[in-house]
Amino acid sequence: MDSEMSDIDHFPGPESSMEGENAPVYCICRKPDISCFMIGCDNCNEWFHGHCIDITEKSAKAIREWYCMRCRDKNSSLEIKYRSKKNRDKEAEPDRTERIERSERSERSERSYSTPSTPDYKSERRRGSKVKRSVRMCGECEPCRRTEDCAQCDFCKDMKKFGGPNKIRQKCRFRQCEVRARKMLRVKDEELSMQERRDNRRRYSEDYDSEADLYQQYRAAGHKNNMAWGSDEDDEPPFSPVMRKKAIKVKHVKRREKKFDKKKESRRHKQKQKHKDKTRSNEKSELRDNTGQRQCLGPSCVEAARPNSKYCSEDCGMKLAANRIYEILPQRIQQWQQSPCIAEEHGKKQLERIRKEQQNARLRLTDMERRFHELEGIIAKAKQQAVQQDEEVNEGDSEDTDLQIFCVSCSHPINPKVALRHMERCYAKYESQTSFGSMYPTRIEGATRLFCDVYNPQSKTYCKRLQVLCPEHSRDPKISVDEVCGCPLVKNVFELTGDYCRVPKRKCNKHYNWEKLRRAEVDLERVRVWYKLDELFEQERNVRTAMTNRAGLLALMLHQTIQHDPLTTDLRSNKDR
DNA sequence: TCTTACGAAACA
DNA sequence: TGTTTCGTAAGA
Repeated sequence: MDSEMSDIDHFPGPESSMEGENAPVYCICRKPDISCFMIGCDNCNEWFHGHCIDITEKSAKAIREWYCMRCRDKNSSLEIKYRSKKNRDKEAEPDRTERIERSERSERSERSYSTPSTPDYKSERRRGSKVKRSVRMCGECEPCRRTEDCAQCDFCKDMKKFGGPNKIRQKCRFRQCEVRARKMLRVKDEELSMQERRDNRRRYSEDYDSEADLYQQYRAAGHKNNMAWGSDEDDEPPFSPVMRKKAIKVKHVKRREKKFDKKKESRRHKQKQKHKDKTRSNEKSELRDNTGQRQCLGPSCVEAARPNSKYCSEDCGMKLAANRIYEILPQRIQQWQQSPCIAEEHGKKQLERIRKEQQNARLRLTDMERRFHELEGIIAKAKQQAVQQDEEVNEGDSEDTDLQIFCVSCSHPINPKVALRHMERCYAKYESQTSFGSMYPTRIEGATRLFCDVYNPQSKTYCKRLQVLCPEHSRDPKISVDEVCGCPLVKNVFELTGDYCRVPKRKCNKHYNWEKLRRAEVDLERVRVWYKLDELFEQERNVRTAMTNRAGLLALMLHQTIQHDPLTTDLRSNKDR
């Protein structure tokens, strides 16, 4: 950089800076100020303050190539080139956009602070590079060109796609820019050795590409670059903290400015995508030999792979897969058997709980069936009772005829005497206006009279109301004149007296439809128990499936549990032995 | 000074 | 709407 600076030593102005004696200075004014709009010379790569050379940010947008006065004096063929008006908006080419971004200057400063690599920064402005350059990507180095994550470094392992917790949230170390990424984010030694180990196992790896080699390559390239950048730069001390702070501040400005340049960015993105595709195809072609063919990955196969395949035949692919299983599976099974599986223990406990609940539910169901038959017995007995005409009169007299209540369905005022009868009919009227069905008929073995289950061909559904309560598909039987009410009488609400209501059924308002309500009560409870049993069955199935799938071939091949603490390696065996 | 964790912008 | 990755605060 200093050498370059000396090239423009005819520019007037102070060489020293306010922030630090060694901070790089720019422009004809030789000041380190980078917080304003700047433009870079496409020949010497020097940066100039817009206000010093009388170019505004707006006017710079029209410039396609810009050369400083000194370069133009030296080489008369260098001319400032402008965009045609037509293309100006369309072609907001990334190169120039970046060139005029003041934030880039801040980046330059920051980079100079961390790594003395400014010349490369200049070279990164070469036209034709399609890799997107950003604050942390020069777009030129190997890591920047890399498109795939190594899946081995700590950053990759943190990623969700590799099953990580997504806590670190950093780009693959092998993709951290050699120039602009922070040093601590780049490849660590452990990662490198890991890659080498992986390298050794490459016969088992389908998508083998030597990460370590790549790393070496890019390290070598970086080193080469460093040499080319010149020792002047290497010796240049970093910026002062104040300068660094400033640089970071300006970088923030860039982020905000980016919003305005979204259009331009999308263009850059497209270019990046193109480059990605290009790089990918390049990477692929690297695996091929001189004739453009690559070797089949099948075990000890020397044939050429088929086009768009890694193998010469399906057989080779299967052989490799089988080899993998033979190689990996026994270890995995051994590992699996060595360490206790918490999930398996939980599963067993859950099964035990489910079985207990199922037992309870079955007991309850038996109880409900017993009650069902008991009720039918009571109803049959009640029907045999003889009618007593005088009781009807007594009952009628005891009611308070002035009192009025309101129907819960239609909200009309009704006489309490006929309230039950009215509300029952009202409910039936409204209920029969709607349907309540399912596509499937009920299939519960051993259960009698639960759901209505009448098929509706229009809606192609089966009615799912309780059979005894369905006003849509069943009508209350006609009551004959001599039929007795027969409701079992009680005292203190629950205590059975052993006696039955002997009022004629037609006239008994007190026990209107008592059989229906009692039956519904029992049936509803039976349905609940069946639901419970169904739910428990489903739970059991899920737990069993999970237990069966656990440690299956696929699971064992794909996942591995690593015991980090040797003391707790085999808890079960400690207990059992 | 380095590491970890996380909000949030950018991107797919 | 989910993923990637940047910047940065907080803690070691």
